[in-house]
Amino acid sequence: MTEPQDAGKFEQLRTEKLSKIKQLGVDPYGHRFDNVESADAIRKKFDAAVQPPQRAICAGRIVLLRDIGKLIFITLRDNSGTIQLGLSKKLLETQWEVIKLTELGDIIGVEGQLGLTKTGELTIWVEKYTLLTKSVLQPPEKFHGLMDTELRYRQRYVDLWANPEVMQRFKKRIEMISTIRNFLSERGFFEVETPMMQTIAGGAAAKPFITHHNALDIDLYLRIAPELFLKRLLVGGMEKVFEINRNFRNEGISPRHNPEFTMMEIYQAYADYNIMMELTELLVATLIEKHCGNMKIQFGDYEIDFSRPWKKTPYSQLFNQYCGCDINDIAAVRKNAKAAGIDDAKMDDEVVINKLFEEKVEKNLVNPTFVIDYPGKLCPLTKRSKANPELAERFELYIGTIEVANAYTELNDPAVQYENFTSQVKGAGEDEDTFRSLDEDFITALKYGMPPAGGLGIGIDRLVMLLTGTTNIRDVILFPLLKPEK
RNA sequence: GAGGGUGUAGCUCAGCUGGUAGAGCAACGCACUUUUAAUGCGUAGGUCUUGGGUUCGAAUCCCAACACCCUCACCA
Repeated sequence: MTEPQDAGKFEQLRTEKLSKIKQLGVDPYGHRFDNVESADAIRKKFDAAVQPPQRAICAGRIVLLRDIGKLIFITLRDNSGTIQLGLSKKLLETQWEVIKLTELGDIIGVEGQLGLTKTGELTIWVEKYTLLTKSVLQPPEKFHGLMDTELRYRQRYVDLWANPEVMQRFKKRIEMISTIRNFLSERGFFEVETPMMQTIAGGAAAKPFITHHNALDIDLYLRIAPELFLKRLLVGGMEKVFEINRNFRNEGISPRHNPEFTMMEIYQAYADYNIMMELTELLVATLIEKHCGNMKIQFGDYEIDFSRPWKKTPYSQLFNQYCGCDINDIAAVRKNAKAAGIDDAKMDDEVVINKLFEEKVEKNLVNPTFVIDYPGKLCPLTKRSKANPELAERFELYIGTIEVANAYTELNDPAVQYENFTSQVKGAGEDEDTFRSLDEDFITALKYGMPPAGGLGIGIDRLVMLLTGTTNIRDVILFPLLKPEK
């Protein structure tokens, strides 16, 4: 940002005004301002019939200013919306000099009578005027707001007040997360916090960030998933737990990927993936009901219909339907994979199958679809199906072609888990960047005994994207990661 | 990491096949006590992202760097 010594011309002009305000004995950076009512609350309480006229106290930022000489109209924005102020020289004679020095972007507090203008606009006819904060930088253009994507992300503090729809979207995110917490709390789930800094980054196959603890002189990993710690809590006797917090993955950035993202994981003892499916559907339906008001949401080119019940389709059925071959006919699968441009030479059968699935099937899953019963070998932390041991009791929920939730009946056999881990660790050579290691203490925990359980993970950012019709993850994260300037 | 696009005044944007920089808003000055993106008149505002090159001449053409956006890859 511009430093005071080489301040831009606009900043200089504003700073001069600031000095004049000081010379008039007014503090341009005010103090506490009590009994503030929100613009929205003032609108709601207003009744033109009441005599004497109602009064109101309001504070906020000046976003529009119409100076008509001895009368100034200001549009003031606070967290709830906007309200018009009328400042007349007659009512504010003693403060008029200071008032004439305030401008767009300043933060002020006012008190006065409520009334309507002759065009019917609710207006606070200001009698007491308090400058709360002088702004010494030019605000963005009043009509278009701040459009430059880079500036919007780098200076979100401007984006938030210059573009009301941005504030609206983030408020929606905040409210949705609050609804999720209440929903789970009502059902007896404990919210817990598990380590973000881990000595072994487990619970997923992803590239971690590495950091260093000086006093202990050890490397630590920022977590890629909380899963293994939450399951330790099941061992400890917490039967229903969840965590909403950040995961970190040292991978590519895209409209659907930010290096740090908010993950929710839920674990319920004595449950299975069917129970997690019901929970997922009910939770998302609750969010839509409370915050969207319509079961149909436009997301990019898709119109998503969230009407219940949602489809539940086995993985193999979708595979056969869209991949042009039977999932069990490996020769045909490999042939179709090659045709789709997948280099299958070094891959196991299951990996080829999954690549082809991602390539051919995902783009068809627009309305909410639970893809159920995954090939067992793709799921090292999942319990196999009783009916068919080749399959894992796992589902992924797809909405608008993107994966929103991943859940399974948790594997609680320490011997099988150990075997899955060791074969996974062996495969590490194929992709050296991807972190795989054996969490021995987790195996120890399983040996003490973890109750059978259902587990569920939901990417909160992506869920918010879908429910707010936002196609770029950066528009639902307040401060997305950008490269530093220069 | 690969490919494509963008970068011009504080902000939002024009600027044609190369001829020396434009508008609206904001700012500054004047007028105005019921405006709604207030209005009218006037003024000022630029290392055209950065660095090279081609050319008599570059915002414009070429090369490179930087940042952002999009697509793909890794992944959620």
